[in-house]
Amino acid sequence: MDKRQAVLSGGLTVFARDGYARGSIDVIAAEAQVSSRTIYNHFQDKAGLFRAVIQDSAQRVAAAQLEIVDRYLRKVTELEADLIEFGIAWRTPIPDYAEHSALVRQVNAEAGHIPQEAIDAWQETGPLAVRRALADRLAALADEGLLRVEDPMRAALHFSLLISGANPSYLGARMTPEEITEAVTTGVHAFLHGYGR
Amino acid sequence: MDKRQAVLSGGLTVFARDGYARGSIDVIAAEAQVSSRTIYNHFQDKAGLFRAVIQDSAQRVAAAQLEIVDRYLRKVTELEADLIEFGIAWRTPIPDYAEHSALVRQVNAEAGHIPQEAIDAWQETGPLAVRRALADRLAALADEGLLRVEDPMRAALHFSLLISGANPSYLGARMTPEEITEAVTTGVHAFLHGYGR
DNA sequence: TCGAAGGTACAACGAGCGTTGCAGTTAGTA
DNA sequence: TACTAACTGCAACGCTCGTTGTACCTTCGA
Repeated sequence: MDKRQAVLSGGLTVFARDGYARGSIDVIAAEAQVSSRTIYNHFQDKAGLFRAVIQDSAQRVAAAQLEIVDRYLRKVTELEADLIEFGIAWRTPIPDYAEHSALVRQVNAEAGHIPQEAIDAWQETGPLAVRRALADRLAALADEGLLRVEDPMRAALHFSLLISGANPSYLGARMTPEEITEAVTTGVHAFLHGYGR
Repeated sequence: MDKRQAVLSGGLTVFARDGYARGSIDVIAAEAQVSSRTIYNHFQDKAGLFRAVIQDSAQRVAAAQLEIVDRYLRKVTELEADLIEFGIAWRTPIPDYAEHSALVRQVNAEAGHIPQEAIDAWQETGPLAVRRALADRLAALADEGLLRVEDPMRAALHFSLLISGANPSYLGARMTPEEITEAVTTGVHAFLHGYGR
């Protein structure tokens, strides 16, 4: 019934799959089961719709991830095991997650054609908010003497790279739970102990 | 004088900046100072040109990076310092490097619209070849007792993520040498020692 | 000097797309 | 029931683009 939400959801599907240039308003309208004219009643133009879609997607995924950070890292008893559990929850696809990360790739590619302010806003509500929350938790763990952290934001970046960058994002990137577990386990191990000596 | 090379180079510039869908044959022709008809004399169609462009770019950058791996990691005396020097060389932009990595982002985004065989071939001549070379060197360092490496390919992936993923690839990603040095230093430190205890 | 290979300029086609206007239809509300 | 706000289907516009055909030109070796 809420056409606006349907358009945002259809836009997510189409833009994530086809990108901005390829993704057409008519296809989005069909996907959302909405007249293409309705899209223009809710959004100024294609660029405005795109901005709304990436903002909406970033907002929803960030909220889910913030909740995971809070749930798994509020109280840590067994450091490595808890980090692994957290990493698995982090990486295990929430619904929409595949579409969201495909959309992130589109934004990365399209960055030169998106107004800087829109990118900044997107960064702020999405990746940066999440990274800040993670940095907070890592800093807290450092205060408890469990970690050695000089720059919490950098540590958060390194952590998320190690546990989630470990797949070749090409193709659907559908990993089995076993693959996720293994990637996260080795990632957490590298984060904690490194490869030295 | 070699029109084919000019087309490949112009295609790199345009596809890296505008992506596949936005990048137009006429613009590429203008960029390469070539008639658009000439493009069709050398390449079957737009898709074929794109495949040739990404393959060419991957090949040239991979060659440069293989050389860097060989030059900096053939003989390692001071582990951490040498890894940092290597990382800085690795990250310091070769000419074309900015365009190349923009193109990589385009490929990542466009993956669903590129035939799988083309992606596989690209992976093979580009990222995989480089990662294999790096894995070889890391394994050698492990044999010398300088590193603790169970899975060399994974270690190579982690290393490259830590030293080169450390920037927000949005915008031109023009980092100053100081920023590169700092990102690489902290990345190498994380790779060697981790954040544990 | 001739001839061939490759390059160019130009025009044309057909298709897809963003966007708008308009007239008609639905659904919910006073 | 009557009104209003939102939605739809449809047609149309102007524009861009991939692709091809064709006739002409340049260069260079035989």
